[in-house]
Amino acid sequence: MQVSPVTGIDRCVETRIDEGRVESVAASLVSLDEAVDLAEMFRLLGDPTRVRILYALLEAGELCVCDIAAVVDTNETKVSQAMRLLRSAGAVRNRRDGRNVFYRLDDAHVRMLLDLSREHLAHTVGDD
Amino acid sequence: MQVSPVTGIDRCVETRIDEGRVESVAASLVSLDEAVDLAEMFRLLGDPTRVRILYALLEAGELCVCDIAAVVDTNETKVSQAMRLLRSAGAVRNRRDGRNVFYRLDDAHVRMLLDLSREHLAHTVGDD
DNA sequence: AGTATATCTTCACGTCTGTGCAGGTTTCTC
DNA sequence: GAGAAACCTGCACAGACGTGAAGATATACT
Repeated sequence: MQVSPVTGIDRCVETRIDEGRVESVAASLVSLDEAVDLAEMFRLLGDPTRVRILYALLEAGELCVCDIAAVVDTNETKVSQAMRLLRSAGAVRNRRDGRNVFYRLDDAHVRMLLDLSREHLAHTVGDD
Repeated sequence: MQVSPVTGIDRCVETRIDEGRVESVAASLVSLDEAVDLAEMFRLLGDPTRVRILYALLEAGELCVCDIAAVVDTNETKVSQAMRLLRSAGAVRNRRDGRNVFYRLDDAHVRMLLDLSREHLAHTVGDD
């Protein structure tokens, strides 16, 4: 990599393919803060267990930890830890009823992403 | 956590809140393989730098590494590594033109997720 | 009060990930 | 061919992450 003698950082020296377009795109680009928030949300969905849990909730509406573990075919510890993450991120909401704690989706954006991605799965033949 | 004396695994012993619904939801749940694929895709978007890069490409259509680094305000190494990940995952496609390598989005699903998420950003006032 | 069930938390461990640095490759220009 | 520019790769390392074990808490039932 080449370090610019001008700026001192490893970036193309000063030639831009299209300086105007670079500025234009940079101006309309999502801010770093927005990107961090978005990435955080996508990261929630970046784990198979969490994805399945969320799809189970999308389908069932509301499920207790016990049943989530059964549906997703995993243990309660995994579910509990996943729920803590999802809860603190605002993706799900919980409600206690006796010994059971019921979870449900609580984020329209997450719900939308799941919904559309499931459709995408259905339309995908087998190419990946 | 309580280990079931029957099954030996740490799961609610045998009482289900609703056995029928559990089976029903489990039957229509995305498979583990599908969940792994989906999670892998979401994981691509689970990093602020990659998110911004992808949005830059969504906006610009095509950009060289040099300009991507300028737009996203980062160094070429980061961009290169990010592009390798995105490329091997099939999210972007590259084209060489002289000294420059141009990248563009190459995945309809990713494009859709980005598009809808940007709309979501626009509609979000400030609550997160 | 005592026990069992459901859920949560803490801790520790192995692995994955993002990052910077240094060097390598390809292409263009002189 | 020499040098510069754009891009890529390998390495090392700190930090984050997913996981399981063990114990704690909360609620129900007798």
